[in-house]
Amino acid sequence: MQQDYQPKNIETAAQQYWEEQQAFRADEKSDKRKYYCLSMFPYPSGKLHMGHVRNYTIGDVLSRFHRMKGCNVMQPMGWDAFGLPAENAAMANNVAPAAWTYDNIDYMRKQLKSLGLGIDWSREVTTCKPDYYRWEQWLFTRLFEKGIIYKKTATVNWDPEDNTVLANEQVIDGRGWRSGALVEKREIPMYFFRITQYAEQLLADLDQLDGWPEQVKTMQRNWIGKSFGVRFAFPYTLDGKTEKLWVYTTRADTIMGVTFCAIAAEHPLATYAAKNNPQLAVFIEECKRGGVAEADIATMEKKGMPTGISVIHPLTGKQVPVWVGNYVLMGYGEGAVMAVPAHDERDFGFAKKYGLPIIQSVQVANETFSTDAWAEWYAAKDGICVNSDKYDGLNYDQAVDAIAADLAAKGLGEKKVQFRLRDWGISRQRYWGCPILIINCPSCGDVPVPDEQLPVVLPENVVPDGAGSPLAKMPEFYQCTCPKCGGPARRETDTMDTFVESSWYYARYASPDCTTGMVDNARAQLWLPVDQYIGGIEHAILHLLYARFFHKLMRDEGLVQGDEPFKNLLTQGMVIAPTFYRAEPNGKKLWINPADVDEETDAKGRPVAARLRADGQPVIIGGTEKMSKSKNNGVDPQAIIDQYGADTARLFMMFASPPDQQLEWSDSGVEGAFRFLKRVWKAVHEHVEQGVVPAYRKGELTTAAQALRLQLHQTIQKINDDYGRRKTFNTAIAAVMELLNALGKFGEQTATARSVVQESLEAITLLLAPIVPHISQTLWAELCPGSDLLAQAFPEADPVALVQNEIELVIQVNGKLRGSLRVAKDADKAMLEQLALAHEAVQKLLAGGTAKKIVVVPGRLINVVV
RNA sequence: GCCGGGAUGGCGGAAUUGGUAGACGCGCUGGACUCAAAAUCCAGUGUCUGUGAGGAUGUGGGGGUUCGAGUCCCCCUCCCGGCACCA
Repeated sequence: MQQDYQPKNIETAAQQYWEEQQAFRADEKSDKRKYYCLSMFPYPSGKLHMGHVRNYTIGDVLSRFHRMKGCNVMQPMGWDAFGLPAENAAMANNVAPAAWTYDNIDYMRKQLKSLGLGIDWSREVTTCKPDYYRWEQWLFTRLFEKGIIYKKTATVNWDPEDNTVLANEQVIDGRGWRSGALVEKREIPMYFFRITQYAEQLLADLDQLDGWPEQVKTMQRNWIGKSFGVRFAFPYTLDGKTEKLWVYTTRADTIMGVTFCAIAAEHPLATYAAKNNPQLAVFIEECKRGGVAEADIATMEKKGMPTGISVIHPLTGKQVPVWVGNYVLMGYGEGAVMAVPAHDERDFGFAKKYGLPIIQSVQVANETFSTDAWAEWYAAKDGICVNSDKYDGLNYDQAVDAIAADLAAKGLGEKKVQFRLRDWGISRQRYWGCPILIINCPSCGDVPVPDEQLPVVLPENVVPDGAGSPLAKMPEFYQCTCPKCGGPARRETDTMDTFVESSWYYARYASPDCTTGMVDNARAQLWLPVDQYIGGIEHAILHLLYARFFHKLMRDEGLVQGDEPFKNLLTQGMVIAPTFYRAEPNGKKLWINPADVDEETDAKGRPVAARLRADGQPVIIGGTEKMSKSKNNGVDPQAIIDQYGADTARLFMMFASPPDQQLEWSDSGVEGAFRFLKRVWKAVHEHVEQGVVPAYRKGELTTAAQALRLQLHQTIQKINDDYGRRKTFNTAIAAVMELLNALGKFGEQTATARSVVQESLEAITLLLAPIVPHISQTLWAELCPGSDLLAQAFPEADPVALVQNEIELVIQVNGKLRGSLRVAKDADKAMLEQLALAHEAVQKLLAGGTAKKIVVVPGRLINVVV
């Protein structure tokens, strides 16, 4: 056996061996329990980043563990290959998005393979290839015919200089990122998925997801936002015609406190009022400035202007002025809201600012209302109505019932369940995406492309220039004939949101080569649902909600079974790293990569200064933040793999923190991981050099050997729980480290002792195998010549080794640790109380008095209260 | 702004069901080996106090429940994720 641990050689050899053996090919004829382990597929941005390494290592650890537990594992991989970065790269480097994407995929596939992931590469999918997206197009036409897809206008960010729609991330401080022009809101026609039709199911089925983190389910519930309220109208007369201004509220009990209404700038009533009101017209134009991101709208200064129009309060008959408010958005709800300044904080601020009346209509016991300042209780639902005529004295439920009934009697409203969730707009005015399957015919309207013309292939030799959609400039793409009437027609040049591709890839993996349908039903039934899904917490709402929605769409098309796609979900935290910078004369910060910096610490190890290695001059230490290009604090995983090997990179990633928390990058932590692997190697080497022996089965053991076996089997038990239930790999690794430390202190050399050492080293190798598969593969072959680790089962604890006759109990006085006792495992309570009272430290603190109470927690402690 | 998380030694983290706070690793200090260094090995390492045994104190801040709180409840601060066209 090699004396030194040389990761490069053993990793290459192990990877070659796995490939020859086709070790990770998912078996569709197996009678073992299936385990479909899926990590979110990467966007092929160029090269792997640490977040990928973390994500895929977690998935691989779970895959390999379940494989060793006897499962038929399927772990696929693919590419979320459409998207904006390819267009940006295309513009920057004058290269076609397709070529750029395919190059990146080739490079990143090589990188993934060098990580030693147990992936079934025969199932690889690439979403930008026609053999993938043609089925998305096929589903699109089905959904269009069903009415699940429809067209309406929606508001987008418009860059007036580049004449293009901007993504929210391309709007920086209200300006276009390339042109610097002030961004405007613009209404354009778009196709939508009617996801709201599934809102009730998406909400209710969350209860099926026992294997999902509670926080993710909570976020989805809040996002869907089911509310019980009242939709009602304020009538008004305009040009002799009676119209209705509809609003929705969850606080109908405060309806008698309405002092004005606020409408969106795009509301027809606002447009009407602006016709003869130039000031208002200017204000409406001003409201159109800025982007559409909700965070910006919610944090901007609330502004308004009266329209001069009044509507009639449906219950009091009083005049209610209508204002245009920049915080009211068209298309969300009714584009109009009733305003009750006394009981809504936003309305309160607005009323104070513009001197509008504030009328209290709800009172909470023992509180005093004042219009001077807002108080939390004003918005509470546990008060009773006041200043509300016939509704005075009613509580929330009673008031809502009575008011809804009165509105209904007048034909002006009714109770309504509403969702915060909005329909999913999927049209993108971009090139690098899946073409939308519609032909716009001047006489037939929107006609879906017939099946026999699928796929509509996106031309791959195009380089976009950032000004509008390239497809709209390509007659060879958009010129076509109407499938219905045969007349000349124009193909839709918008492409689909890339969230669409990532909403069904998990199902395609079951039968990636299927040429007859989106999925092969039988194979989909074999593999779905995904047993374990792993991905970043940043996908907790959108991606996961869309994928759940798609599963239901496909279920309703008869393509898949079951209501939900992902049985268990693990949301991984981000990878963060320190930042360093220098202030440049123009005030900008020049960010410096951590790899180029040397840190200096004081005597206690606190960082005090840092210097750029290249020039030896100081740099400023910034915060520890998410690895990103903009802060230049990314650490290239390839450099770590090249220097220490994939096993060290994997081990460090799993050891540094539990998977669902942030992971802080640390060079010295990587060295520590490498050091541990060297220690494992050395321990096996020393043992093997003296000859391998059969692992311990039976025989008389010394106390020390017995203790070692106890710890060994406790560790095996713990790690089964850590990998299986808890999914905390950091604690599993720590337990193996402790075991190795104990093994190092165990000096016995008898034949029996050596068989216990053999047993321990075999177990350590198997316990670590899911995390560091290459070194484990090699060490196993040394420990058990002629045997293959791939065929080994995961260790199970030996109940005999776990038996303990004596245990240690902690003695507390008033909850404070004062000593400990070794007692027989089955000592009874009276006996334990007696022993505790007799304890020296307890005697001292009792000082001759008696104990008030004695708490005995079996197996743990005795607390004497004095 | 709204929704969801988080905060424990010098650092990453452990404490799984309210029961020994700081496992394990990093860093640091001392020692062994070495001509020397690296590597490796051994020992120590929350803070304050004490010669010592020990004592006090300690989980972002403030309050509460409990025999007992890092863990449960209330209030606050700061940090992170998401907010519908980044993926």
